[in-house]
Amino acid sequence: MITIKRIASDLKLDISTVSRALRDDEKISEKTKKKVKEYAKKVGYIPNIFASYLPKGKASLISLIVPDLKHPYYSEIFTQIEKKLGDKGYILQLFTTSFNEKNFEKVIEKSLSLRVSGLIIAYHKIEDLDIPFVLIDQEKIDGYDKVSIDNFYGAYEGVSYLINIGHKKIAYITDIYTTKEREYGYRKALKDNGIEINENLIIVRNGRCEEIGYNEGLRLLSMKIRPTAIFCGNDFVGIGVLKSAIKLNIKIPDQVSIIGFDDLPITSYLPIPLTTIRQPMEEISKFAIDILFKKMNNSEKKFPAKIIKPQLIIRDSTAPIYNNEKKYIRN
Amino acid sequence: MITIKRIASDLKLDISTVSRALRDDEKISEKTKKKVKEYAKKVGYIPNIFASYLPKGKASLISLIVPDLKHPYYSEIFTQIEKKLGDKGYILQLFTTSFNEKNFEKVIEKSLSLRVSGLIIAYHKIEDLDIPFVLIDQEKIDGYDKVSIDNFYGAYEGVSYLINIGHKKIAYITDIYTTKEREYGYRKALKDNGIEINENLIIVRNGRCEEIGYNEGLRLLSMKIRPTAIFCGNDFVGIGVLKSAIKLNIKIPDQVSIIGFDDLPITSYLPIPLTTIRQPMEEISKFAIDILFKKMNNSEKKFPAKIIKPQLIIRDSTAPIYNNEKKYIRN
DNA sequence: TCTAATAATGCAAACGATTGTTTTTAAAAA
DNA sequence: TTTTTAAAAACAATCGTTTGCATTATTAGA
Repeated sequence: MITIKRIASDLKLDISTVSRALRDDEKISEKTKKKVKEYAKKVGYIPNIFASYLPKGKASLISLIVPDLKHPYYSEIFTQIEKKLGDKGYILQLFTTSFNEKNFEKVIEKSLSLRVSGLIIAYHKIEDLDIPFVLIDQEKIDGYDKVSIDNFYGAYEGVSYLINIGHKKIAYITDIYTTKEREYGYRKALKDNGIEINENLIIVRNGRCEEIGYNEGLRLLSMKIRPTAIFCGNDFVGIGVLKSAIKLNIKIPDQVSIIGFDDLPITSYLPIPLTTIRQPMEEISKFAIDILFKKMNNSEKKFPAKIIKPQLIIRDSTAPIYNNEKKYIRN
Repeated sequence: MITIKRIASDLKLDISTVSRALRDDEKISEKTKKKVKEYAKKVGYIPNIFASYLPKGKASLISLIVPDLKHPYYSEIFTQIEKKLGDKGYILQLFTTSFNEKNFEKVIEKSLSLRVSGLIIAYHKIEDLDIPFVLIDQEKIDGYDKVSIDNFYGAYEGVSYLINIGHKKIAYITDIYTTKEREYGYRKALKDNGIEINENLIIVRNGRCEEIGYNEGLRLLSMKIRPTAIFCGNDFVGIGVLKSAIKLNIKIPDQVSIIGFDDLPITSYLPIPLTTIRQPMEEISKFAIDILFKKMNNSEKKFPAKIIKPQLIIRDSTAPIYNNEKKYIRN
């Protein structure tokens, strides 16, 4: 590998002169700069980030820690953040944890070992750290240095919409990793509209979301008195419920309305495009980066949690209950 | 940040002794090792990868370059490789290119700047590089230092299966980024079975795969004499075609058979689980890493391309043509 | 108890860059 | 032409580790 030293000796210059020339330092004459840059290009010099880290004390690296990259939510977050940080001259270092706290600790240590300038952490929680960090995708949205959507509000809005279009028998299905806030939003919307909560219609299961959705969908929709709407804790559950309704030959949205949560790209391409609650990914990444950079330039400060309102996206999987075949309405 | 120097002075030892103690060097007495390690832990010492890179000349970093992480194929590849490299003590540095060659050049340079020990490159091509690399997800599978599936074989197998169960009018739909090999496999299978190729049934479009599948599916399935099977260049196209058939109320698989390609996780959770050609992701990542490490330990050698056979996964979207309602068979 | 052998630790150079300070060179003023 | 000043380049220390070699401490053998 070509080093600055090599260029210096070839050009009979001092390494400091070469270093400054390459970085356009004003002290160096234009003639020398030109000569050095051209020669560096010719011999294929590539600066060594490791070597420059030491005197500078930073390497413009930022870590992103997510639980599972296969989830479209996190790969979208990565894509957004990588783009935005790239524009600022930073390199994004991605780690995944498989939702495992032991792994989380390990990747935190790796990040520290890499002396990253900052950390963006999704899903996991951490109290404090010697370096700037932001949390995203959090259960609780109070406190500091967090960016998250208002899950409670999103679910409340979704369920309110269902109630407004005439639904009363509304089920809630999700997996154990879904934030409880969504369930609370569901409960509150029912309560505020004077609908009694039926605990048998609130289903939280451990397992693969699509399977939970499919199995519980089959079960609920086979009941004699079945729900007219199913609010899903996330889109994957929604995909499973959709499949169960199609399997049972129950028409969507005429006989059952389904709402998902997250607005994954796939939802709009499903056989029946899913009504869902959109997480504004671009805003989330934008605010996360904003806060992180403020903390990086202002290390002592804490920034109050940024709460973003999710948005109800109405597609084809929901309809007013008046459209339903009357025989299916038992309530 | 705590450094080795600090530990040395606190413990009244030389930095070299501390360094060796932390790395379990045999020259150091057990007593000193214990004392150093305990103190290091107590004060929260974290080794500086940048500092140790210099004398060692390596940092155990490997780059993975993929075009688009939002595609489940690439996020699965990342997940597999991150896991396997983590076990070997390497850190995986991920870059995406958005299918853009300019971006690709940039991330190659960033990788070199990070002095990675090796590169795993998906989709993009590169002739040679001063550091070890492997290509995956490649169009052409001859040559060296590549791991890829046999796309031709996969398509040939899929289409042969359709022919074996009685289909003759088989369409092919895909987007422009799909490797041509799949189309060739489709053509060869038809040819080898004495079925004339109808160029109107071979559709390659630019755009979002699901939309291509949906729009072209609608078009093909609305024809008076419509195909009895549609072979899709990838699963996303398949998802679109599935939607179009459901929209037109054409029964799958009774009235039309659909095959995808890749076996994305979602395919088995679709309302009609998709028959598809599986890319064995684990094998691909395993071989990629094997070749990369062989090259890293044996820099001059080149390794012949590793070709992996994909596997036909039969689900619910395909059926023998004999099951089809006779009135729809015109051929 | 003294010497030899070995174990344990310290010393110092090195990795490739950056940067404050000094020296040299060139240009401007006298 | 000489002196002063500014511009350009060189010098040298430094960042936090690693590692070959020298030195010191300890143990064993005579």
